[in-house]
Amino acid sequence: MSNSSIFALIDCNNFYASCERIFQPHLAKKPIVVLSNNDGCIIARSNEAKDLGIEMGAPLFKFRELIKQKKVAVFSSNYTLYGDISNRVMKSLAMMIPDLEIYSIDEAFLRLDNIGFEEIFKLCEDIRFKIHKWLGIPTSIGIAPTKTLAKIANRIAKKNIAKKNIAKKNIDNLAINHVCDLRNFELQLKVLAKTKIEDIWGIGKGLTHKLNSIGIFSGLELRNADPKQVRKIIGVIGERIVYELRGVSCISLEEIKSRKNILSSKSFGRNVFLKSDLHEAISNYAVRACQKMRFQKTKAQAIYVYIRTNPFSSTNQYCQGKTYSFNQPTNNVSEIIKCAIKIIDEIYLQGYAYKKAGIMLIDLIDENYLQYDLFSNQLPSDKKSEIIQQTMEKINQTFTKNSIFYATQGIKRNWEMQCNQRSKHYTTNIAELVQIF
DNA sequence: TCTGGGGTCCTAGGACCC
DNA sequence: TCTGGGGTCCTAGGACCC
Repeated sequence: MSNSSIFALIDCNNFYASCERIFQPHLAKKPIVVLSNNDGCIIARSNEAKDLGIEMGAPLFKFRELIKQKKVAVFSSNYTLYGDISNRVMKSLAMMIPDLEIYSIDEAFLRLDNIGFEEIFKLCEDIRFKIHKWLGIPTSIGIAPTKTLAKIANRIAKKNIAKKNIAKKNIDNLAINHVCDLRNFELQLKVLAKTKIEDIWGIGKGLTHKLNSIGIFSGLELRNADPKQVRKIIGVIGERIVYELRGVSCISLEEIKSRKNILSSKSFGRNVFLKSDLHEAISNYAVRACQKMRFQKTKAQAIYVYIRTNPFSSTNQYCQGKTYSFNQPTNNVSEIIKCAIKIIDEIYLQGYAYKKAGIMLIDLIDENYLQYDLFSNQLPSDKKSEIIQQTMEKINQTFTKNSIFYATQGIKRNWEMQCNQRSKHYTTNIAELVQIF
């Protein structure tokens, strides 16, 4: 716990939509939506799209008419692009403030403890300016003594009260041009009184309900509640939030840590009936998951594989998964594919219309961690397949993705997802560079 | 026709131990 | 009739986040 900490949360505005805009500047003031995999749901909206009443997470078909009518630009999701832009944003931030935690694809916490009180606001304005100038991504920044308060400050900053409006509308001088400084104690109380608990970081639907039942509705009420009582009702997380709202920092900046689990799962582009198609799909997902795992230099101690029918369909439902633990931690792709296929064989039932499959690599540990086999007393040796894997990785890096792949990944891939409106891989594929005529 | 994907942490309860 | 009291570890499931 510390009382002298200062955090800033920087968040990219409408991140996916903003990424698409970089390369299509004519969409600057136009409504944009970005879709989930399979073009199913709306997962990002530009401000203009929000103003049209298009809801977050809504299935596309609900708004198809409106989208057509208002000429909303629609994009399939292009995670290769968003991931690359995100990396550039984070690297730029780290250049300015090395003490940072990447919290999500579009957010980072910055620690500003050692910066002069007066300088902090200017510094944040400068960061915003540079990220926009260098990368074309608009951001918002919230400043506060704890992460939870910084989150709240960031929400206010997002609402963007432009400087010129302040005099006109007689609003608190709170968020100027997307920077909100919530270091002042009186201001914190004022803001908390107007904040609903469900808008506080860490409090979702379930906890809101429980807290409401004991008469706590606003952030201020939660702040003033007895931490011990809150702990009884909603656990240690709740107690921590109470302190965070009081300005006592309990959640510190976290270093970059590697993932403990890696999941690769996707809905299919169409219903899948054949076991052989599930084999293909799970092999591809396994390869993807292994790429991530090998990139962060870890090995899996177990895998979990599942398949399921479409929960929105009225036909017979089936959902089954199974875990398999390895004798030795492994990052061997072919071994993992083999196990995944074996699990599919065990859980597959004929006659169902499968819509989704997934594989999770579980309990990842450092790749250098070696354990002697209890019985053989020998170190595991998988040198040969390691060489094969490294060679495959090299080939795919040198040429295009999937130049070489495992036979079980298949070539038909008729289960593959739909993404009919994906923009190009502008920043990661030489063949898809922007062209200027 | 059409409804995402990828994570983390905490807790309760059972198994097991002395 | 009477039948201890701790502790640890593991797992599944729930809650939350983006």
